[in-house]
Amino acid sequence: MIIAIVGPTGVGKTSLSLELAKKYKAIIINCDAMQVYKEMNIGTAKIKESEKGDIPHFLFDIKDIQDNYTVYDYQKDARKIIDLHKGENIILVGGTGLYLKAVLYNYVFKDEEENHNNYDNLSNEEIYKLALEKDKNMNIHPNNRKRLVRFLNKSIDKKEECYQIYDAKIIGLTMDRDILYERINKRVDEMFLEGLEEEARGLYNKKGKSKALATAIGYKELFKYFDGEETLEDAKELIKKNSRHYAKRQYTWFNNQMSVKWFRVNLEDFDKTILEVESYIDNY
RNA sequence: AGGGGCGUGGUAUAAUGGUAGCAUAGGAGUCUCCAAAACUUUUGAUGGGAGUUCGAUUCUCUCCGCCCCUG
Repeated sequence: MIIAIVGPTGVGKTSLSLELAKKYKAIIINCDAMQVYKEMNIGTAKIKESEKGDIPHFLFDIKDIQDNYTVYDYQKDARKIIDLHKGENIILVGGTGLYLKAVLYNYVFKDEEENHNNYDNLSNEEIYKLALEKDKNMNIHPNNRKRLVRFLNKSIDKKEECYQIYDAKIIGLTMDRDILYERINKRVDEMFLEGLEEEARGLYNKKGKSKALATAIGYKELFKYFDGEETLEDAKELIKKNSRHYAKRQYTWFNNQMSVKWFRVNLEDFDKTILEVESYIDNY
């Protein structure tokens, strides 16, 4: 049986994953784009070693922060583990919707072509025209340069039906938006108390350029502060804001890309939420 | 209490006697490899009242609220 736990950042996915893993003697596979990286611990709200107990955890801390890791890599890694543990109970936890979908659905990626062209010398409009020449039905917005470049570099684009390969119960955790936002803000403050600034500064000084650091919320915002261009307060506010925006996009994704069974988190008594989820898993 | 100043979306601001602009926050959405990314879209405001005027958010008066100075 495969169970996926999804939802916005800060709802309590990790806690639920531990409880379910205990109950169903399951292994846990990370499904978060940033928690695959070593050394990024506080800012990604990664589970601590001490919390793992004897539950096997996979795909946490498998990459150095200067490494490049993509959906394609994740798809291969996660499927390998799932196939190795066929017959066992498997829990996928994490907020990166695309990663989960790439694993569970029939997403086909190709190895990167050598002749990757960034079209740096062309304007957005020119790239847009090229893309239209390639396929009239292409419907990427002219301003979405990243997607257009991606599209032009793809050799074939087979529009296949989207269907699920692995049968998984997708459990979503949710709560009122205002409450979630408050929790996110509070959690950022807690991260700083736990030493986020030191963690980020250490990585910043040591590793210089890193794609992971440059995109990870909780790290990238601190760079300007380290360079003396911004105050710590500004950086903190920015982290909170980006986290909220991220949470919002996660909702949009999970609501519209996958069929999720949503559970409203019981804020007074999380055990009740756990029981609800377990009863759903046992009965459906 | 006296003198002065200021009230514009949730917040920060712009402008004007003639459709109230911008940013940000908030909402919705797109989605096959930078995805904690990229992109699209949208709600919402001139403190209350009266006057001058064809027309007031703008000018005048008044009330209310906030700030500064003096005592």
